Amino acid sequence: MTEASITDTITPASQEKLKQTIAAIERLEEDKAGISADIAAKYAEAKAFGFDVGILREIIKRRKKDRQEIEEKEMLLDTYLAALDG
Amino acid sequence: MTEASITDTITPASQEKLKQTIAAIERLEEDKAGISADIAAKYAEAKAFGFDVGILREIIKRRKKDRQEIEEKEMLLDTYLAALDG
Amino acid sequence: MTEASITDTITPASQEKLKQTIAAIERLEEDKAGISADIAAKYAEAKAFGFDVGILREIIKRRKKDRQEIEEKEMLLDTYLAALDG
Amino acid sequence: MTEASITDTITPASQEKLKQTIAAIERLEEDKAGISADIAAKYAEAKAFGFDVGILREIIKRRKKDRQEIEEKEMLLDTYLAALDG
DNA sequence: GTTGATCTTATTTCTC
DNA sequence: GAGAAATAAGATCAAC
Repeated sequence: MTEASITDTITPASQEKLKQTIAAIERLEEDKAGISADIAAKYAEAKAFGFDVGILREIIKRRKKDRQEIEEKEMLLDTYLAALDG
Repeated sequence: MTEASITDTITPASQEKLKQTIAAIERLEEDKAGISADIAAKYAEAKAFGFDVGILREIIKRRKKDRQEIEEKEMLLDTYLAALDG
Repeated sequence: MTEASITDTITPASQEKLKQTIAAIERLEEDKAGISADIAAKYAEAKAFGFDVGILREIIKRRKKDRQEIEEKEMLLDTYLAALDG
Repeated sequence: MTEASITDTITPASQEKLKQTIAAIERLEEDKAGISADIAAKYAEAKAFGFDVGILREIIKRRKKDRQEIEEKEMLLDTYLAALDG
């Protein structure tokens, strides 16, 4: 049971909004792709310098994970405290 | 095998370079995460406006593909033209 | 540039294989759904008993994570050792 | 707030129940992971045989949807029939 | 050229 | 049912 016919007609206003939304997202996607390229360049530079890219990635992954774990511990504590309240 | 033996083989200079590299990449990763958040916010806003996010993603995916195909065709054309020159 | 016409004709043998494959996967998917239902029932039972489901999930998640981290540390060690070799 | 205060309020009986619950759920999760692995193996085998995994997944998805829609229609039919009775 | 790995996207699941 | 979180899937890219 699809809902294909709810709004077969789009108002000019929402059409305009649609265009703007798509344009905005596409711009952001471009920016994101640019940064991804920058990161790739950094890794390439590091590799050229003699670093092991695999280990570099591993280190960065670990550091990120550590940061997340601190946050998670706080959340866990909150969960327990909330359960004690309830 | 101690952990020390891993770092022992790294000179102070390359250690400094390592730190800078990691810092640079982490900064870029942060920027990237920020943009991803912006994109997510745009989709959320569009959803709140009444758009179907799945369709929105589909549209953007297709437009990207179209752009790529146009580029590919231009490259192919260039290849042919170059071949005619050569 | 799609490859729709590579094998428009399917041999009876591979057709049979296709049917068997689909049947096998669908059976496995059913089993999986059944287990998911069992898990949900366990949580419901625990809740009825008076346990906090959120914390229960948190505990199970943690224990799983702990197990994975032990594995990961071993892998990380391997990565470093391999890098020292190379 | 010490950690002890969390467990202090749990009776030995419910502690036992907690252990059993966790053990039961972890066993079920393992089974589930095993089946997921079996499914992945089936897809891998199909791929090795020459099938397109993406299409295979699409077929299975559609068949599942079809089954659900048939059930929905039957439920709807039942609803109507019940309404006629009432 | 095929597997492995990584990163992103999509779908499902759970909670509120 | 809406939003967040977990899981699964797909795409991409490097390495062997």
